Amino acid sequence: MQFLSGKCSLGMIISNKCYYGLKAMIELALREGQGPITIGEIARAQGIPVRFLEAILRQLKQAGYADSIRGKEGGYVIAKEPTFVRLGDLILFFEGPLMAVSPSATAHESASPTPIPDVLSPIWKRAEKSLLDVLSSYSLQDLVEMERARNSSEAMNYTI
Amino acid sequence: MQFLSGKCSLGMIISNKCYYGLKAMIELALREGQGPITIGEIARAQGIPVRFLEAILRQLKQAGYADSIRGKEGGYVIAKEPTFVRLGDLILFFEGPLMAVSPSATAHESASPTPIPDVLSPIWKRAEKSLLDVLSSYSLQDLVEMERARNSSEAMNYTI
DNA sequence: TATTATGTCTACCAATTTACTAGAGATTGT
DNA sequence: ACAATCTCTAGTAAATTGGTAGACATAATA
Repeated sequence: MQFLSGKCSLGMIISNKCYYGLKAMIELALREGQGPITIGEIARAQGIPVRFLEAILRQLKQAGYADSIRGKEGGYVIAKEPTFVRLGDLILFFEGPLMAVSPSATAHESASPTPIPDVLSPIWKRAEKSLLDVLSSYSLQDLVEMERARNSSEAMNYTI
Repeated sequence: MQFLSGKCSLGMIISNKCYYGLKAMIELALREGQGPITIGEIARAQGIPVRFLEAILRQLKQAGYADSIRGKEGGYVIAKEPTFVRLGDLILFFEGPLMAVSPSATAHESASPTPIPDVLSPIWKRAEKSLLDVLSSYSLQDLVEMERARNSSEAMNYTI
């Protein structure tokens, strides 16, 4: 077994892609107003494989979270105000509907005529809502401020 | 794209295995006190592939949720009072830790000396707790009662 | 206009996980 | 002895994850 590397052989784990995407958005938000930032810079700053990040940023652009400037001196910029970007929305974008219910097996010989009126469905919905409520209580701006606080306290440790 | 068949190409979805496992536990709880129930019966009642269910029940036995009686007239029985089995525990058992944080990439040339003191980690923890709080607010007994209510209301529709 | 630094697109690939299936064996009631 | 059951070890096809490779498009600037 590999120690928490990648997926750790368990279900329901946020994918690396989503994680990289969030970190890229944080980086873009951190540098808002500083002109286009290249894929390479973002990759270096956040420790993301550059060719993988390329595809992730393209998706973020298509979804309207980022804009790109092509050609020399080009790069990516954030497309929305960080205050209005909710963490829950970003995760939903990368991961799709959280906690979807698997279809009740169709090879069902028993009587049930209405398809999938499962006792678990409403519970799933409640759980997903609760999850998204927590995640959406944070904006990208919140994350940026946390990141700034972390960086400055880290710098403190060095000067001591 | 296949319409919600299996995984629907999206992340963070409860696996079929977990879903089957929950349905099997519901079936065992429904028939508590009626003697051993064979894998085949459970599979038929809940629409689960029998050889797959076999492995799932073995896991449930190892975890102490079910007991088995071998040989002829054998089968499975529930091993705990349904009132004391929490939905959150069962899901945790099948899926492992929900919402684990991927490791921040190790190929990090930048300064960060403390490993993975990520701004996202505390948020993940809060989200997971909120999720488990909802899931663990239901016991297996609750599910059984919902299932019974559903079945009887279904029967009603037929007699009308 | 040539160069060069950038983003864009399509395709491909290896490792892992999921969702099973197969077959042989062990156990127990009759 | 027989038959019905659980048990164990493999194996496996399809999907997903986590990338990589290479060719191309675009734009600044010299």
